[in-house]
Amino acid sequence: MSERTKIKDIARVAGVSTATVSRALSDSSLVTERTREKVREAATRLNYRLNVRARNLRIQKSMAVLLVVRNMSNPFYLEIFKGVEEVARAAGFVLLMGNTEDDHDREVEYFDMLRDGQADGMILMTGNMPADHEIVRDASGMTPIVVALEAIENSNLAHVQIDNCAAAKQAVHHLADLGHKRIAHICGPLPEILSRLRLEGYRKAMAEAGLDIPANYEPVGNYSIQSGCECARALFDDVNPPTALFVANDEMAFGAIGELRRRGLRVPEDVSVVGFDDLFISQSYSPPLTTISQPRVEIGRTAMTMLLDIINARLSSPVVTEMQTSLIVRESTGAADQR
Amino acid sequence: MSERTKIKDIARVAGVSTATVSRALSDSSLVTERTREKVREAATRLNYRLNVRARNLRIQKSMAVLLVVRNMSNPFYLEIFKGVEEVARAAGFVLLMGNTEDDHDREVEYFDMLRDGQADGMILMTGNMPADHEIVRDASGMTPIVVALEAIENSNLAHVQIDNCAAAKQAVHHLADLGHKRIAHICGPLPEILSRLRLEGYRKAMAEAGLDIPANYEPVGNYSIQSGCECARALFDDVNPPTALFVANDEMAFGAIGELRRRGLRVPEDVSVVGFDDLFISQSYSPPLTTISQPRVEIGRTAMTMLLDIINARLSSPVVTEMQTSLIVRESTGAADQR
DNA sequence: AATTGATTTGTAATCGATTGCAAAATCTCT
DNA sequence: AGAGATTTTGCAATCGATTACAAATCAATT
Repeated sequence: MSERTKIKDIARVAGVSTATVSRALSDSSLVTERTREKVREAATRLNYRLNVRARNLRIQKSMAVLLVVRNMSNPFYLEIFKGVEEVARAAGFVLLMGNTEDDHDREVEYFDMLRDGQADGMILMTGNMPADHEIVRDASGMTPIVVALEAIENSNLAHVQIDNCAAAKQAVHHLADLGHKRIAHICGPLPEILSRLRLEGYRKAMAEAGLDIPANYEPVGNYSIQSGCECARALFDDVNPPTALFVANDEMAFGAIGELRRRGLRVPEDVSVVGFDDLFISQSYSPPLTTISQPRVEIGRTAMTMLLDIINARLSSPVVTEMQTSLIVRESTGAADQR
Repeated sequence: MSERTKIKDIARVAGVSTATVSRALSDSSLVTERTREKVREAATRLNYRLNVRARNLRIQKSMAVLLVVRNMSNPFYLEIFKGVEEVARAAGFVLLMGNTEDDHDREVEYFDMLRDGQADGMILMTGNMPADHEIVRDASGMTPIVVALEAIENSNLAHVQIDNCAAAKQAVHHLADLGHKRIAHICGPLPEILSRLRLEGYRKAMAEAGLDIPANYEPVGNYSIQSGCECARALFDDVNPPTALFVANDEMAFGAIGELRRRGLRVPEDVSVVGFDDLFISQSYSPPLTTISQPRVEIGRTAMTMLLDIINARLSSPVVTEMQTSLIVRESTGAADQR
């Protein structure tokens, strides 16, 4: 490994001071075109490369943002990653992955990294914050944190979100419009605000459609395929099974459909199913899944853009951005059997 | 924002020099238990936090590894990420995401980051390297790069891989054993070594089973759902359609199954399908997909462990590790129709 | 030619740690 | 008690950039 060229070497070769080199290379207007050229020439000749570590120490930035999720292997995040990555790299930021596994200590760790300057900002997708952390205590709209996907209550942090309640209502109305009367909802875990909002949308839509919600029609899962399976089992083992399901995410919907299949029930002939998320696979599932689509790449882009605005103190933008969802009708829903 | 405490402040408070503070905090054996205690106490009292940037500059490390993929939103990577993350964080390394989109310039960018010390190592999952990059030119088994998933030819870099050819053979033999004679293979893009190996396995197995491969039985896709669809269309539009498909990855298999469904062909009654990868969704697809499973989390762990070995110059480990795959038989394959 | 003002460059401090080397303190042994 | 060996500590350089401030250069004006 050959010796790294540093700014000092260029200074010597170009016959100027290190200050001038630094300025020339960063296109400062303080230096003449002639010197700038001389320095540039020396730099390329010596094959100079900036030492990012040194620079970051001096300018007190790290040019990195933390992307914190609760479970790295959830496919839902993928396209958000992509949107974030796109904007981040365009702005010269690198992406640090954070994975909390819903563990409080890990959450603290990432907040520590932010406080300690290992990252200049954070995109938080865990729906959770260590309430006792100093960053959280004096958080404001100027704190370089953007909460995406999952709202965090009682915080005035910047948010990018969708209207979960309205989207859920739309899904349920779609089923009601198809003539379904017995519509059940497979919930996400209830402490989470996300799940609560979708549940709320379900209830509102049912009320608006003048439909009852039997006691057992709101089984609670945890967003996993497995739990979708179990919730469906509970629903269809009981008396008075539904003819339609609104499921809080696509993965549980897949689980539910699998369970229905095992019981010899056809989708959509016997039971209609609507999911939520529109995973990459949902359109080619069999049957292709009717679901709520979120503009995930766009959510990622927006979140990162907002974060940059905060970091660069361009405060113009609003602190909360709401993204549009849409109901994608595919083949997993059909008219209710008119018996 | 309060002033950050630095090592100097602790030194003052504890009445020692900065050198001693540094040593005490890093548990150097050079300092007495008494002083160490004094320093520790001052540090917690002042709420001291190490400035990682400064430290990294001084020790010439960045405690970061680059995870480079060709397409960030490919769900296949997810569990590998997880395995890598697990080992990396345990060793105190952070994960930098790199996304090349198969763009040469971007690949160069990440190799630059490695050379410039923005990362101490790299896990490469693109199957590609910028051949003209200085790091590549003098790469050896000691270069802190571990190639995972996709082999790179003519390089003596460390690899973690599976035996694609053998796994493909196993898949095809499974179909042959079920009595299928007309078995087609939907390939991945052929410049890639991965695709070529799986194709080779298919051909070998067909030869071993004494089966012919008609001219049109090796359509080429690009690993996307869409292309699986198209390949299936081509196969079944033609005369002499197959009764079984070995598809080079699960996503294309989903696409193919979707297309079969649209044509009124049932899986597995009319056509058997075997995939490759065992995505999280494959087990609950309808029908649950027979496929080759790779130990993805384990691949990630192994890759990161090897990388750490290289970084820490613990050269003991072998440069190439081969991981075991297994055929998971589910419901997308069945006995051939005996007509 | 001298003065003033505007540009351009250089000197040296700084970011906040780590560490080689020398000095000081402690311990061992006669 | 004193010499020598050993253990602890401190001084100051270093990592490689950026930047405040001072100095030098240049241009314009009288």
